[in-house]
Formats: sequence, C-alpha cells, structure tokens
Amino acid sequence: MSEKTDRKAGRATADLVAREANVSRVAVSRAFNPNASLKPEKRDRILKVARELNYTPDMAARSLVTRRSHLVGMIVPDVCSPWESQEIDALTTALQAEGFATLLFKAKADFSMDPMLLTYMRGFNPDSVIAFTENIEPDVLSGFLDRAVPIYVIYDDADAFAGRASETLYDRLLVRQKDGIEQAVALLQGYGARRIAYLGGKKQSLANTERERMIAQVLAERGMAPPVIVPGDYTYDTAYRSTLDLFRVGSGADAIFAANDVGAFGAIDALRHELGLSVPGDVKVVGFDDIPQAHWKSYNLTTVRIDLDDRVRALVRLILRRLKTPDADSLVETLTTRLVVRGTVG
Amino acid sequence: MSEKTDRKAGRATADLVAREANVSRVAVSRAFNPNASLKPEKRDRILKVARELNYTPDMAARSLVTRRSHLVGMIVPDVCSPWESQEIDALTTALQAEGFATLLFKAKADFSMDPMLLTYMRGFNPDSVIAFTENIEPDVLSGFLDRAVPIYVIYDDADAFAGRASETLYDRLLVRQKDGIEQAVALLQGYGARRIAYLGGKKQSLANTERERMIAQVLAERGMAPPVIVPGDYTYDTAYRSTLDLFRVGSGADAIFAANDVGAFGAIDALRHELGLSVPGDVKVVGFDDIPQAHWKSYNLTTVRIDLDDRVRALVRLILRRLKTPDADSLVETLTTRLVVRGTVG
DNA sequence: TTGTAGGCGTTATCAA
DNA sequence: TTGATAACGCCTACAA
Repeated sequence: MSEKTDRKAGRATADLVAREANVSRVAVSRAFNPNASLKPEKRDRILKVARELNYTPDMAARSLVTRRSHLVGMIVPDVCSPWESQEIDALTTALQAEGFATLLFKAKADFSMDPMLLTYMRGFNPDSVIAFTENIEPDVLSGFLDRAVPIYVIYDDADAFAGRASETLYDRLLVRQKDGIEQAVALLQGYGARRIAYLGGKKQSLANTERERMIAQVLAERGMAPPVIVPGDYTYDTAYRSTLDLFRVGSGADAIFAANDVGAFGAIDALRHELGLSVPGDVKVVGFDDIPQAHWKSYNLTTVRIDLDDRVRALVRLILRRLKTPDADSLVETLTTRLVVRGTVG
Repeated sequence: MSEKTDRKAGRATADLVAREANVSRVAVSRAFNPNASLKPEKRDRILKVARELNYTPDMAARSLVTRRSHLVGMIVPDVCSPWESQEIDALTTALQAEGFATLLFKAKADFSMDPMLLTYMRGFNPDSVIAFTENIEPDVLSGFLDRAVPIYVIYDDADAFAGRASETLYDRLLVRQKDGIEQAVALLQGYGARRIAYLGGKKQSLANTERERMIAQVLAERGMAPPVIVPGDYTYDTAYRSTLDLFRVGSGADAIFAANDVGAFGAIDALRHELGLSVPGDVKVVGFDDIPQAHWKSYNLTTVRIDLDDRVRALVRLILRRLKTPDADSLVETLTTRLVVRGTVG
C-alpha cells in the first residue's frame, strides 16, 4: 500500500485523489467542473494530484447522475463510401472539440433500420443521434430515443417530407439540390446534350429519389426530354455495368447525370475503357457530391458540390443547440449546392 | 399516471418493468442476463413487458458494476483514407455482432498521440483500444488504459519492435510484408525494371519505414540497385507532385513501388496525364493494400494485398480473447501478403 | 428459483 | 466556498 499505489490495483477514483490532496470527494468533482465554485489554488492542487495519479472522472458514473452521456450515435450503412467517411471524419472532429465522443453503429446495407440495433444503441444513452439511414419515420426513431431529438436531412421540396410530419419533434437540414442541378443541366444543354440519362443511387435513398425528381423537373422546365432512368446503387461496379447496358442493350445517351461521384467514375470507365467512347467528346458526365477523388486527373469530374464543411457545421449547430435547449422548437438549417466545373462536360 | 406512462416522462427503468410485471427488480436484471437462472416463462413475461415499455438496460449503470463498458475505442488519424475506413467498417460490424460498440476518436494527422485525447478517452473506460496511430510506446498507451490491453500491428522483422518491448503486456498482429514485396519485385524484374523508386508514406508510420526497409532488402538480395526514395505521405496529391519532381528534377525511374494504393494512383495520373508517359509501357507501377479502387478500370493497379477480412478477424480474435482472459500471456497473430497482378506492370 | 441488501463512482442538494 | 448525504440504475453477493 504505497503512496502511489500499484498500477494494476485498478483505476484511480475521486476518493483516492481526495485523500491524497486532503480535500473532500466533492471538491475533486468540482475541480473537474469549470463552473463549480472552488478556490483556484485548491483546484490547481487537486488537478495536479489528479494528473499524478492519472485520474479521469468516470463518464459512466457521471452520466448516471447528470443524464448526459456525451456520446453522439452515428448509424451508418457503409463507412467505406467516400462521402460518408468524410462526413464521419469531420463530424467526429467537430464533436470531439465540443467534448462529445462518436459512437459508431453499422446499419444494414439496404438502408433499413434494424430495431435490434436501435434497442442496442439505446442502452448507451446517446445524447444525440445522426442517422445516415433515411427511410425511417421520425416517430419510430424517436421512440427509441429518450432525451435525444432526431435530425433529418431533407431535400429541396420540404412539402414532400411534410407528409411524414407528426407531433414528434425533430430538427432538419434542408439541402437545396435544385441550384446545382439547374447549373449542371444548363451546362449540359449549352454543350449540346439532348438525351440525358440519370444514373440512380440506392432506391431506398431519399437523396436519390429527390435527385431524380428534381432532374426531371429541371429538364421539363427547360423544354428538354425527360431523363432516361438507369438503375444504380451508388457503387462503382453497378454504375459500370448499367452504363454498358445503356449503350449495348438500350439506346445510349449523350450525357449521364450520376447520383453520386463514385457512380460517375464507373460510368466514365465503362465509356472509355470498354465502350471506346470519349468523355466528354462523345458522352458528357456529371456527378454529385464532389468527393476528393473527383479532382483526380483520371476523372477530373464536373460535379454538383455539397459543401462538406457547411454541412457538418450546420449539423453540429443543430446538435449543440438541441442539447443546450432540449425543449426548443424544431429548427431547419439550409444548405445550397453549386456546380464545380471540371473536364467531363465540354 | 396511466399504465403506459407518458413517453416523455423519461426512460423506463428496471423498477418500472418489475412493478408492471409483478416481479422483483432483480428478476428483471436476470431476464436480460442469459446465464442467470430464471423460470423461462417468467423471463418471457418480463421481456414482453420490457418491450412494451421500450425498456433497455442502461449500459452506463451496468458498466459501473460489471467493469465492462462494451465499448471499443478506435483512434484514427484519418477516417477518409480508403484503407482505414474499410477497416473501421469491418471492425465495427464484427464487434457489433459480439455486443461491442465502436467509440471513434480522431487523432492528429501527424500520427502523434495527444495525451489530452487519451485522457479524454480514458473517461469512457473502453474495454479495448485499437490505435491506428503507430508511434507511441506500449508503456505510454497502457498508462492511459486501466483494464484494456493494447494491440499493436507490427511488421516483418519482429526484432525491430522487440527494442520497444517492456514489462507492459500487449498483443500483436504481425504482418508479413516480405512475401508480397518479393513477388512484386520479382515481377518488376521479370519485366525488365532496373531502376525502382519507392514512393513513401507518412514518415512517422511504422508500416512505411518497414516497407521501405524491406524493399531495399529484397532489391539487395536480388542483386538490384537500391531504391530511389521519393517522399510521400499516403495522399494522392503529394504522390502526384513527387512523381513530377522525380521525372523533371530527378532522373526518373522505370518502376515505382508506392507505399499505398492511393499514392500509386497519384503517380499513375502524373505519369499519364502530365508527363505523357505510358503505364506500364514506360513506367511500371505497384501499389500496396489492394483497396477496392485498385480494380477501377482507370487504374487497374497491380498491388500487394493485405487481406482485410483476415486482418479484421485476427484483430477481433485478439480483442475477444483478451476480454475473456484478461491475464493471459501476450499473443501474436500472423498475416501474410501476396501480389495481385493487374495491368500496371507488363 | 427467488428476493434483500449493499455498493459501483459520480454529481445535486442542502446546510454550514 | 465547503462538506455531508442522497440519489442515479444496475448487478453481485448472500440468504431464503
């Protein structure tokens, strides 16, 4: 039973620090709570002793009484997808700076929300939850959450989502996809495209259905033919095969608007390396997202950009606000999109 | 005070379930603990009531007494990197199946281990920690962990790591890079490469220094000239610029062995799209990792594969074993590498 | 198989 | 500014 106590005797507790520093247990607690009142010199002494003993307050015990876990749950169908991994990275960084840790859960690939998973997650009591899985009603999600208020990402036509409205409280991030889509279509039209194909994303994805709807609408507004719908699922391989089908079985197109950048890559490679067509000479290609790979020289993709930093900042704002004022009215943050012109249209 | 209690009255507790099901509080606890003895029909009734009340045991409270958080910490410098995001994805899936949740932390990009971050993480009491950040001594890391035993990924020459050995317990995953590197060099040599450049990764990365060392060793064993060392940091952009430097300022090479696939992509694009050289005609390129993008037609990269599934399975085995028998001796799992031949050598 | 009692490490409450 | 005391929700004894 030495002063320093042997390392493997287990983790230092507030009691131990208190004894070592000749103060009460409560004082130790206060030393780690910036807005608690404690004589500065006393706090310093306690923190010094704590450092020596390698003490950190136990979040589990703390959360038991404060009802704050400092955990933010993220439910993701596919961590590997470039867009989502970027978003996870940025969100984790931003939340970490605010004292929250990221709790990562993997949902099934079909975008469905496994009730088992939700139940499981509930056990960890996340202060907030961000679901990258879209096809679940706010009511259902919030039924699994206690204090947490869900955040939804919605697109363009807020009314389409209004049908799902209910008494349940939830915050929203509205992405104005139309801005960027209009610019893209105008560019394609300007370069002479007449027959535009939409290479879709996962059917269950709200982002996808809204992109499709919005592209059709913009084409109509500009007096162009409706888009040729090509099935996809956001992956390279499916995009590749669907593009081959479009030109070998179907009747082709002079422009492809892909639901995401990775899909655009698959289309470009199919066109250039298997169909012997030139991009943008024979077929123009536009993507969606503007992931870092979009500027890689092999693709140099013209794409509709959703600004990641803006998006993450907006999400963090929503989360922090809701944590500070749990009963506040629901809030909508808005994000715009814009076309980034590179080399696949021209 | 209705039967069902109003939703926002807060989360259901074991007491509430016990009252509702006419059993004791302990019975509820046992119902959620498969190896506790409880009359089956009683368990069923309790679980049914629990489901109705949307009750889940509170992990924080549970961990306080069991000393098991069911949290696995992952410290990652860059979630976006394709290799790491793959590994996070697979690990999270595997751990989730075993009842563990992933707690994600972002380390600084320079691979250093922020003591603040470690202290912060400690508060969450992870049962295990996987650090993708390599340059930290086991002693330091385990100083911040209580029950958790660190896992290290080491490369080829186990002796090089032995210098860092200490009384501290830690498990190891040994990656035999030499197998794949030998195959790659043999292929390059067979196709006539004489002057091979090594396009490095982050200097602080152990994987990188060992790859460089091993390539030099293999070249020497085969009577070839030592590699031209080209600085890199695993990113596309740096690889791109370094390749330009190699050919414009330096004296070129007839083959480039990149420390990772993304770097190889940068090299290929610089060669083809800016230097006007053909790959593999003028310059052959080999990568490392075999990420999904390596088979994209624009690159079709010949690369040394580290099998992700094997790697994840080995890590999970190490973690679960350590959790089951915390005092077991340290264990080493071994992984091999092999060349995947595609179109950038020939 | 069941129930009672006690404690895990922390913070909120209240009185000094 | 301080300190004693009582929770927080759960699980592990132990005894019935």
